[in-house]
Amino acid sequence: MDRPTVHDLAKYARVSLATVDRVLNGRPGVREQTIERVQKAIDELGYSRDANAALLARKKPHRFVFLLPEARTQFLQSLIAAINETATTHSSLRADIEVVQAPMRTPEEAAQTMRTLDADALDGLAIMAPETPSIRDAVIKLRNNGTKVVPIVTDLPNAGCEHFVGVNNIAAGRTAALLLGGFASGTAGSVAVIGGHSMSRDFVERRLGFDEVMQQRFPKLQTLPTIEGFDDAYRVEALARRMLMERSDLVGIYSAAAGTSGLISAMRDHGKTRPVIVAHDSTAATRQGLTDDFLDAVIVQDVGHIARSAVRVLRALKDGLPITAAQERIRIEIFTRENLPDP
Amino acid sequence: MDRPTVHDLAKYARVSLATVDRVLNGRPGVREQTIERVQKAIDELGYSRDANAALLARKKPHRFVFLLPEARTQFLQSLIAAINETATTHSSLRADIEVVQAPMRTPEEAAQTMRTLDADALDGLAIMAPETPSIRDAVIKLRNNGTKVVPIVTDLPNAGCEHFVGVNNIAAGRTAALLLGGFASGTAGSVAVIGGHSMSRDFVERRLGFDEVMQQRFPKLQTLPTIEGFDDAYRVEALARRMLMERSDLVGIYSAAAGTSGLISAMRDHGKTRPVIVAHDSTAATRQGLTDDFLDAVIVQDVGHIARSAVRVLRALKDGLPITAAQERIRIEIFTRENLPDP
DNA sequence: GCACAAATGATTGACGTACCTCATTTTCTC
DNA sequence: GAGAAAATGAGGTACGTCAATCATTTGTGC
Repeated sequence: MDRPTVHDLAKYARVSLATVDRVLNGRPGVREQTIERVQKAIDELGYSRDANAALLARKKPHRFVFLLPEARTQFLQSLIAAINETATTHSSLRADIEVVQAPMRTPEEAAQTMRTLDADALDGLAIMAPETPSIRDAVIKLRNNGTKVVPIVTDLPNAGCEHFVGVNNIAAGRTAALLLGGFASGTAGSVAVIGGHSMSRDFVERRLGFDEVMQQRFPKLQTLPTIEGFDDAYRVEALARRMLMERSDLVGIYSAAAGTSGLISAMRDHGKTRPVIVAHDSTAATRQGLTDDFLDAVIVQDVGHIARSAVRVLRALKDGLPITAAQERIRIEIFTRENLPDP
Repeated sequence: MDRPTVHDLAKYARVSLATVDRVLNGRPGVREQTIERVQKAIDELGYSRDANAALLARKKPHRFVFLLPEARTQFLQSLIAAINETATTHSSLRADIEVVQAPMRTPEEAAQTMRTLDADALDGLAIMAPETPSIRDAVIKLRNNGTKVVPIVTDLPNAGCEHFVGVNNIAAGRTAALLLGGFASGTAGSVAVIGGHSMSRDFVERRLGFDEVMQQRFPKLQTLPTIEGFDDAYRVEALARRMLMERSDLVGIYSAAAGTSGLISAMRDHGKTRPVIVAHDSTAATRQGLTDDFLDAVIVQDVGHIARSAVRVLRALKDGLPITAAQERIRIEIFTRENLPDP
């Protein structure tokens, strides 16, 4: 009734331990036919590698890189902090974890950055990057080289990766609409949406979900075209000030990307009753914004969970371990003034 | 720079491996003074046991029991399913996990139930139980016997347990109020609260948080006294029907305990525009209720996370491993018609 | 059937801890 | 200070896998 071991596999497949090892670890020098025999044993005995023993026995630690855009948003900073924390507390995972921030504004920069990663020494890459052809191609190339790749935060659906570590941004946008529309209390008026870059996939998805629910459920509210803040607080602030001046019928603002601190600054000088505001990501600014009643709700993705999940998934992919889908699903949380957690 | 091992400890403390082992595993036959020497080495070298190696080397698996009340609510059933799933997929944790459902209505029953657990063979207990003196005493007794105890779902704050695995129910209640009040769109009227047992700690906490936000933020809404549904769908249905007849000013219902399926049944026959309804826990009934537009929002605690977290925490406590607080925090999720996840 | 390569077998030593036995030293008791 | 008891040391085996070496068998082309 115990878990089968490599010994059981060897016996069942009538090969030696060495051969089982060669098959399991993809080493060369085994006939196709023998591989199949071992594979059959694996399937029929229900063998799965003992992760603990494997970890113990491995000589070289895995080398994982987190590749992040160079922007200095607060979200990125907290994500980096979470990755570093994971790297230290999960030292038992025998993984060397490195954070690389690199320019990825233009496709050329991105491709250049990706080339600097030497694929041979790299076991896994967690990448947060816009979905451009050059990035996609670089990812595919890395994957062909044996490096496991996991998109984090923003998905790269066409790069063929096994798993994405991040929230469902369409659902996040829907939730934002629901909160914003609900809190706007049935009044008619217009709703502004502040985005980052128009090509940023996660923003596009949020907007998609947002519009869907706004149309279906809150037809009295008119959603305005996206204001592009380029994830820059100063720019967002300037745009927000102008908008507050120009539009008197504004009942809601959805800050769907970075730069919410700029929006809050603009609101501080805004005397009248403010519109309902829903924003993203837990940062010092958004938390303070909630406390000071400049924001109504913040939709949060737990950066700690993202970091831990990415490492777990990369390791599982590299070592051929199963992934517990439910555990790796990144959930969104809703923070309000009333339920801000302690830390 | 590598992690220190037991050998390093032995060298540093100038004792033998055997002594280090005795100290680490709490075996008898070591002078107080020597224990301190080893402890000092542990602290100064920053030693922490390699969880993987420990798991590998252990002969007997840990024996963990989940003790749950006997009630047959849908929440309990999904919790049990999640526990069983954890037990099978995490077989590498070498833990024998057993679910025991036992009557715990009265203090006598509860005490009786707790006595049936033989403490010697039990390494850890995850317990979901009301906070009665007899339960608390039984838990303390078990803990003195060396068994690690983790309250799950409902906390037992006076039993001295190191950790609680469950959501912050005050925050959950606050969130419920926020959603309900927000969606009620500024209309005045009364809000009903359906609870389980008045002594159930989690319900009391939810109610506390709920009232707090209702008073502060939605003064136009009048919160009615709790209706006790005793977690029984039929009872809830009957009570709900009567309430819907009697109160014409009802603008919201907060279903804060089990039995929401009864409430939904009552709503199905309720012709007029229905009040805003916020409920708890993802069950077939609540999911269907959302889809069919009988519920506006459901506050969900992920039973899978609870089960996994409880096992991880019990193991960490038993083996003297650190607990990653952020990872073990159980979050609440908000499901609405628009963002129901796939499964 | 020979030479040669490819495939497979046999075996071994880590990895860090648990757990056991037996010998030896230290400490306590009277 | 003798004897008993307690404390400590020394050492080994096991867990399941990785990773390597070297020996042996099998298959292939000629």
